[in-house]
Amino acid sequence: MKTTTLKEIAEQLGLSVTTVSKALKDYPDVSKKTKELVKNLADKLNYVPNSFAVSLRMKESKTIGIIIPTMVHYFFSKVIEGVLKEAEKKNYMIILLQSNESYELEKKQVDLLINKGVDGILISLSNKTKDLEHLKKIIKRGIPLVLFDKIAKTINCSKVLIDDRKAAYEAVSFLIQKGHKRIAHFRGDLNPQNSIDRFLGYKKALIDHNIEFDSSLVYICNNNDDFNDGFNNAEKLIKDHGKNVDAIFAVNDLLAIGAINYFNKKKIKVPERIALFGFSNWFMSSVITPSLSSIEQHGFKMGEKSAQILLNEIYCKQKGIKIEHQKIIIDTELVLRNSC
Amino acid sequence: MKTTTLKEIAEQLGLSVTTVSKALKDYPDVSKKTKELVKNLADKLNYVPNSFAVSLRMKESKTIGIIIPTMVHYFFSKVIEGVLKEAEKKNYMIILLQSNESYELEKKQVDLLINKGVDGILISLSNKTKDLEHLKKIIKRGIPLVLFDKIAKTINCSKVLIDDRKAAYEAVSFLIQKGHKRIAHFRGDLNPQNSIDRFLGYKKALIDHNIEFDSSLVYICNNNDDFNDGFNNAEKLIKDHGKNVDAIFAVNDLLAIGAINYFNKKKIKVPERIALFGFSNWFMSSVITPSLSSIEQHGFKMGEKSAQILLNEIYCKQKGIKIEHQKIIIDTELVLRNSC
DNA sequence: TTGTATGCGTTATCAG
DNA sequence: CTGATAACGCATACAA
Repeated sequence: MKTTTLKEIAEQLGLSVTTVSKALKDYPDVSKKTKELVKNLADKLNYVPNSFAVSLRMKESKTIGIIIPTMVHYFFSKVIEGVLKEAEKKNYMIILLQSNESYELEKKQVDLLINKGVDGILISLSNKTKDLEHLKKIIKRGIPLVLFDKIAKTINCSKVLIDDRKAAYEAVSFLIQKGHKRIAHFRGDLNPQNSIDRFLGYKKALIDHNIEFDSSLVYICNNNDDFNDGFNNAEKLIKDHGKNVDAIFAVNDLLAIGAINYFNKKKIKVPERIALFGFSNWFMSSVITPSLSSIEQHGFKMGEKSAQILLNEIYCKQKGIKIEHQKIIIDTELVLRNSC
Repeated sequence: MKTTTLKEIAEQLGLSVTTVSKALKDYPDVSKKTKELVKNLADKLNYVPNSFAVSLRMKESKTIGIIIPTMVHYFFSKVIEGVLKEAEKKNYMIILLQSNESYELEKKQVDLLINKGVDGILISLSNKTKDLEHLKKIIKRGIPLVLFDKIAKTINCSKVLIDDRKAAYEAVSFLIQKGHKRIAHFRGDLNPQNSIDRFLGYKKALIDHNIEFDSSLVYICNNNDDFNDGFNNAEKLIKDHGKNVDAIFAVNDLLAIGAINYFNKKKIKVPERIALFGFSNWFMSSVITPSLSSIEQHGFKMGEKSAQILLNEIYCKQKGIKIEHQKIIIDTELVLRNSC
């Protein structure tokens, strides 16, 4: 089927392209009769505006790009759902890219999005991202940017995140109140801010409760394979510390679930012998045995909010309204289950 | 930062836009010296072609659209990863849409993609989709379309799927060989083809092994909340049949996991008292207790293959090569664990 | 109320 | 080897 253009409608009706264009957009300076004529024919011919032409002319694509580290991930899937919902409301489409926790890819993808002419960009940084030139480039180009969850403190743009430090602090404090004293931490990579903050929250909770911080209880998990990392480090933990450890605070649920699987296999009782606390509250955590206590991170809401802010900044930019960057903290909650 | 155009480069160099354009594309009829000059300046000015103009001119967007029923879903996430990987190789971007198992939304989203001018479309149909006019519209417009996993038999386009009937047959046969005789089926909605096929595979396995098919053992789960559906129907199943049921073949893992959770709660032993078999092999299934036997559906591969076919059809269309629609069956495998 | 002219940034044809 | 010109489809300032 041929796609129809304004020109064709104009010709068939003996009108000018201008009039047709205006008629379809309900300009006040077109007669009712003409409007009707035009609209009817447009309908009949299944006219749809050519989006490339519109974008070229209007300098906007009604498209936003989003880069996340990994797709197969409960939290990020939820975020995307939130973004999708907001975008749909405002008639925006989203282009999805996955950085695979690679800085190189992330950088390349930023370029792709810029070249594509997206109206705005949403990013959750890869764990490996230290150099931030690609983000600065986005800003220099005047493209609205919102960072969410895995952010870079020094970049001057809006951010949507949680208070990782506080959430970690609360989780670890809870473990302490339950009587645990030798609490290990399965932390993430050394680089990402939220990995750092969760570690700091863990440490502060210990100190505030007069428990000595023991760095030998901290295990770095950055092999990009959280389940097995959790499993293996659980083994290592027991080997290293034997009975001298009674809980684990893991930087994410998958790590904790890996550990639980190790303990189940070795008949090490959870939570009696060793308690666990996760982070992110994956659905999975509610159905395993024992169910895992975790921190609800409200991915959907984070996605919604991020998109809202981005869309608003796009709007402001177009209208020439000054943009005030925001930093939104999404609340977290402890979700207590049977693992502690 | 201002975005630079061919015109600007041309002006600064005292050349024509044409020459600049050609130089950047390494046309043979431009002198080496000019090419160098142009390329250097283009580099310096961070020139990137305006994608809207290119799309308008070339009538292609280097973009494909994908519609899936739900985002937060292990299988579909995997599919998307596969699609993303293939698309990236060929320099295509993907626009993601979620139908939320709603026919209305799916239809609307098809329109959006058409209007957006994507070069091709990938769809896994919603459970509610019966009317197929929107798919026909895509085809009528000459836009390459590939259906995957949840397909419509009667639509004339390429398809990538599994042999649902065979996979179900194998799973149920396995249960029978294990000695189970009263095997319930938690099936999906009545409409989707793969729900039907899995049911038929289940039924055929029973009949082929001389086990009477008992329709009261079939439970329809279509509340769009699989975990709870599984949980609730497990309760119902026990209420209805008491000891007179010894296994469940569920149309997907989440349903089976819901049932397992019910059984765990009620201290009904799995697999001793009742065995379970799932479908799709979600990661979750390997970490729950007891771990769930399931059918590996190779989502990543399905995504890769679907994208390959689509991209190829796009290529053929552009080159005027006749397109031969394909129907690819991706192999499945029984993954045996502790639930049976 | 309608139409003319112009430009958005490319690419392609064809002439010089 | 280079460039003028047209065209892709639309939107808008301005003229009639």
